[in-house]
Amino acid sequence: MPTTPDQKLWTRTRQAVHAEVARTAMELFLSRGFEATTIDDIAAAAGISRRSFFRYFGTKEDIVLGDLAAQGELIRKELEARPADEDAWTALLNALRDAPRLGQDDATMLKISKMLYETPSLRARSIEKHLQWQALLTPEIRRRLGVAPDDEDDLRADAIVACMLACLDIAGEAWTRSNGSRSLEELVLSAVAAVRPSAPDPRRS
Amino acid sequence: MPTTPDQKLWTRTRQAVHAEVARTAMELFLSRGFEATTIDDIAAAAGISRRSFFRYFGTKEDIVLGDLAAQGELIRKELEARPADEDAWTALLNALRDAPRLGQDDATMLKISKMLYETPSLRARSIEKHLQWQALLTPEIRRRLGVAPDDEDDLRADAIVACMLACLDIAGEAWTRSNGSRSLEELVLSAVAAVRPSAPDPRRS
DNA sequence: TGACTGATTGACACTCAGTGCCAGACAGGC
DNA sequence: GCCTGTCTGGCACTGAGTGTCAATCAGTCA
Repeated sequence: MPTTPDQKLWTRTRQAVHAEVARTAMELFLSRGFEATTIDDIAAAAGISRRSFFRYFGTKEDIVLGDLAAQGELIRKELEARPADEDAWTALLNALRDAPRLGQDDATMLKISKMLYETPSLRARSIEKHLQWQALLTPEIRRRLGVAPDDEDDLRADAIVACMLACLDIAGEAWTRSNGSRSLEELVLSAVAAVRPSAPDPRRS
Repeated sequence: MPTTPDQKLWTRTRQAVHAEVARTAMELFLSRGFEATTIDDIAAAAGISRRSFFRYFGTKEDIVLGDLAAQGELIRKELEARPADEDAWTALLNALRDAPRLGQDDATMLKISKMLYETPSLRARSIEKHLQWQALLTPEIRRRLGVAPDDEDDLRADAIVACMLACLDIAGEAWTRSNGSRSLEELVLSAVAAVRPSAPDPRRS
């Protein structure tokens, strides 16, 4: 019956509780707001003790943003798998486009996204996660550009990754402002087009 | 005797106390670390009550980053004053270069900078400030590009400003890693060069 | 000089996030 | 049945940040 076959019972129950707490908490957040929901509320609703909550989530923000860390890893994997003849920008764009999405359907994502832009502490944490993505993706872009991993003087890879993520960010913000009516991918492309050096023979794939 | 001529005594003492508390707090931060310094420590060292501290600074982070908000306004002013025939990138670069610096000498700035990159809560707040800069500078770049201020569809200005600030950020990080040995301006230029679309006849001024 | 106004102050109590510690419950291997 | 390692709830604690209130003090007007 278990989705993930034979694992220690501990591991399975732990994952189940984790998911259940996250689900309960997100319901509370979306109904009464992130800041108005206390950890005690969540723990009570999920039927665990306050102390145990902190054994599953380091902070309240992690409930909302926990997936982002994993998502970064998925993007890195996707980026590594891009063909070697794609330039840095194209590879990044394709990796972002093709990386499997974690999380909910679009309608829920929009609600979460709105909450994120309205809540300073969430916004701050989400940008911290973007910094983690940057640290994750930069080595791969360095490799692609033929820059040594420890070359402190060459900022080209860092700049490209940072700008790509900045474009992703403003595109996400625009997507949220448009209530999800516009295509995120097109928004990202239009943002990148404004800064990307005249594309050197881009592959259309 | 007062530096700022005739103002209400209240205003003058308030500014004096503000500056004194900030100075005292920065000393504590630099000697024993940001997180290891509590608000009670600061209040005690500055000779005011804990409650009064929060009447001068909303958060502990504001002591370190309070200047950044004002700095953003200075950059915006500088940007507005750039000649109309400079393209967006050049105008931004020159505004960042010429805006008057608030804050300490380079050695202290380096210490603060190191502390900033080592302390997650400070890092998060500083990026929030960068977002404020972005909101501040984008309208001016929109104007320069001839984009209507309320045009939600055109992300070009947003993208350029966001990428410029991203470049400033990674340059600042590289500057800090190099212990201030490299020129921040050159680092910014080299980062921007990696992403800026082939400069349309850049003015060298 | 004295009364009034308004901003500032310290003290106290409070909420909430997050951590350390400890004793008990419980699954799994022997 | 015993031992081991993990998870759990409860309790106490720190530290940030807020609301409230009475006392203080600069500035003003009479």
